[in-house]
Amino acid sequence: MATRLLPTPSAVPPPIRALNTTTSNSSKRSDYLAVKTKAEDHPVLALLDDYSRLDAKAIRRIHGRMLRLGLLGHPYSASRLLVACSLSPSADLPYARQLFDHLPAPNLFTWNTLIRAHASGPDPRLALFLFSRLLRHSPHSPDKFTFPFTIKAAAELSALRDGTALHGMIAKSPLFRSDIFILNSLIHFYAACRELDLSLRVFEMISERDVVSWNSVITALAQGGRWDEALQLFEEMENENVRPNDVTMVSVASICGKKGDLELAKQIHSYIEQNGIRQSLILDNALLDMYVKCGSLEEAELLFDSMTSKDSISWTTMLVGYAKLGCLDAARRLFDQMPKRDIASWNALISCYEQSGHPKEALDLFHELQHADAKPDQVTLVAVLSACSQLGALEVGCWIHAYIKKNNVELNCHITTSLIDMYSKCGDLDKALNVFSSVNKRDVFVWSAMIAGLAMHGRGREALNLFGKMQEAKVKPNMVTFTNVFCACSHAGLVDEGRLYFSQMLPVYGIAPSAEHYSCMVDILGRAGLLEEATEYIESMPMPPGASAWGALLGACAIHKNVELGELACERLLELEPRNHGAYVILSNLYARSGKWDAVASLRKLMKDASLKKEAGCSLIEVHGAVHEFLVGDISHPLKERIYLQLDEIALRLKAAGYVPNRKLVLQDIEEDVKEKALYLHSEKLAIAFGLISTCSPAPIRITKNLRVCDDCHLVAKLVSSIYNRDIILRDRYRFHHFTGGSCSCMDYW
DNA sequence: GTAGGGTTAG
Repeated sequence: MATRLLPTPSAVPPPIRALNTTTSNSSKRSDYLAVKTKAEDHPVLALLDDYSRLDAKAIRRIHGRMLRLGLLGHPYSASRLLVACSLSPSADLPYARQLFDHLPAPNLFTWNTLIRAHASGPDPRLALFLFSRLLRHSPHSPDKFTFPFTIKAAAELSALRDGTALHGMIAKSPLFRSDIFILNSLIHFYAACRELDLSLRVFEMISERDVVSWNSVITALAQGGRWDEALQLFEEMENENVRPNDVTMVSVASICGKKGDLELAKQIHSYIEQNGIRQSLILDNALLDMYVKCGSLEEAELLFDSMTSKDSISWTTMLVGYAKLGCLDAARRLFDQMPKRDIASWNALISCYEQSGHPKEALDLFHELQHADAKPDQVTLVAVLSACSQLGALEVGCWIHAYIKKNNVELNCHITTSLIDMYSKCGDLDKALNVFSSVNKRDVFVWSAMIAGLAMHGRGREALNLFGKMQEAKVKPNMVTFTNVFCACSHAGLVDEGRLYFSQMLPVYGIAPSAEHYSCMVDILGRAGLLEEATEYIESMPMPPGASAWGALLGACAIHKNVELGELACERLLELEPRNHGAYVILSNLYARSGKWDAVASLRKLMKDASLKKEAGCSLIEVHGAVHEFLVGDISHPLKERIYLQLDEIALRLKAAGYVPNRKLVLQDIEEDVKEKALYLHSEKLAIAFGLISTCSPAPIRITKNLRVCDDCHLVAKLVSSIYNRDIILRDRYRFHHFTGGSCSCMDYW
C-alpha cells in the first residue's frame, strides 16, 4: 500500500547526518555504506538511474528502502524518487502527489518535475494548481524551467487567460522575457489557443531564433490552415541560416498532403534525402501520409516497403490509402497483416467502411472488435453510430447507446450529435429528443442535428422553434444549421419562414448563403408551386448554379407539370452531370404525367444508348438486431416463400378494400420498373411483408429505403397501416413517413 | 539534474 510507505510530516526521519550515528537493526553492510556515502550518491539512488525501466512495484520497493534509510528527508534524493514515479512510463501521478505532499522540503527542481509530469498528464489543470501553490505556499519562485512546463499545461487546456497571465509575469522579468525556451513555448501556446497572430508576434520578438522557434511557428501556421505562409517561412529560415530538421519536414510534408500537390511532394522527399535530414519514424509516417493524400499509392508503397521500422500509424496510413482508392479488400488484407493493431487501426477501417457506403461491413467489424482485445473509444462509437444511421439499424444503435451508458463513456458533443442523428435517422425521434434534453453541453452540431431530426420527420414548426431556442442559448448557427432549417421549411411547406431566414442569413448571422442554401430555397419555393420565384433565386445566385439547384427546380417542375421549364432545368443539370440518371427519370416522369408518351419513349432510348442504369432500389429492415436487405423482386431471402405468400395475402386484402395499382408512373425516380409485376415487387413492399411476418404488434415496422418512395408504395403502406393495424415508419432518401391508421405524417406532400 | 516543436483515425 502506498500510504504505508509515505512518512507523515511528524514522522519525518532526522536529517541524514543523524542517520550515520544511529545503530539500527539494519545489516552491517548497509550501515557501513551509510557512514561512507553522502545522501547524493547512496547506492539505493543508483537503482533510480534507469527509472524508465522500473515498474510501479519496483518504484514502491525503492520508496520503502529510502524511507527506512531516511533518504526522503534529503531534498536531492527525494527528488530522484519523485522523478521516477512521475516521469517513468508507468508513472502514477496520484502517488507522486502523495509523496510530494509528505516531503519536508521539496526543492524547486522537485516542484518543476511535478508540474512537468502533470502538464502532459491526463489532467493538466493540476499543473496550473501546482504552479499557483508554488507561488503562494513555497519559499521558491518559478525559474526558467518552471515556465515552459506551466505554459505547456495552459496550451494543453487552450487556457488563453491562464497562459496570458503567465506571459504577463514573464514580460516583467528581463531574464525570462528573452529566454528562448520560454518564448518558444509561448509560440506553441498561442497556436493551441488558435491565436495565430499572437504566435507570430512572439516569434517576431525573438532576436535569435533557433530551429525550434521556426518549427513552432511553421507548425502553428500549418495547423491553422495558413499553408502558404508556412511554406514561405520554411524558405526564409534557410536565408537566416537555420537548418531545417526532421521536425520541420514533418510539418512541411503535412502541408503538402493537405494541398494534395504530388509534384511538391516529390520535391520535398528529395530535399530530405539531399540535405541529410535525420530519418525518423514520425517523418517517414508523415511522408507516407503526404503521398497518400496526394493520391500516389505507388510512392507510398515504395517508401513503406523501404522503412526499417514501422508502427501502427504507418500501417494505418497505408490502410487509409487503399480505402480512399476504393480498394477496401486491399485495406482489409493490410489490416489482417498488421503486426499490432491499436484502436486507431480499428477505427480507420470501420470508418472507411462506414464512409464508403458499406455500413454493414462497418458493424461486422465492430463485432469483431469486441471479440478482440481492443476497447472501443469515442471515435469508434461515433463511426458505428453513423453506420447504424445509414442502415436504420435501431436495435444495434440502442445497444450502442446502452454500451455508452454502461461503460460511463463521456457524452461529449461528438457522441451526443451521433446519438441524436442515429435515433432520428432510425425513426425514433422521441429517443433523439430525450438525448437532446438529457445533456447540458450543446454545441452548434448538437443543436443542428436535433433541428435536422425534427425536419426529416416533417415537424417543421418544432424545428424552427428549436432554432429560436438555440439563439436564446447564445449558440451561433453555422452553414449546416441553415441547411437544416431550410430542410424543415421544405418538408413542412413553410415558404414565408424560408424566405425570412434566407434574407437574414448575411445581415443578421454573418453567413453568406452558399450554393446549397440557394438550392434549398429553390426546393422550398418549387415544391410550393412558386416556380417563377424559384427561377429568380437561381438567376440571383452569386456563384454558378450547381447540379443541386437545377435538380431541385426539375423536381418541382415534375410535381407541378411544367414541361418547358423542366426541360430547361434537366438540360442544365445534364450539362453539369451528364451521367445523372435521376435527371432522366424525373424528366420522364414529368412527360408521363403530362401524357407525352413519345417523349417518354425517346428518353428511354437515350438512356439505353448512354447505357445509363438506374440505381437499384433497396430496402432495409432490422429484425432482432440483424439487418435484412431487399432488392426489387428479390428472391434471395431464406424466408422467400413465406414472404411471397404474405404479399399475395396483402394484395387480396387491399383489393377487397378497393385498391387499384397505380401503374401510370412507369418511370418514377424510384427503381427499375422492368416488367408489369415490378410495381408489386418494389423492395419496400417485400420489406413490409417480411416485417409483418417477423415482428408483432404493437412494434412498428421500420424500413429504410435508398431512393424515394413511389406513389404506389406510399398508398400501399397507408392501407396496410390501417388494414393490419400496424404502424409503418419508412425512411426514404429525403425524409420519414409515419404511416398510421391509413394516413401518413407527410400529408402526402413529399 | 529539469525545457520548447512533429505523423494516423473523427
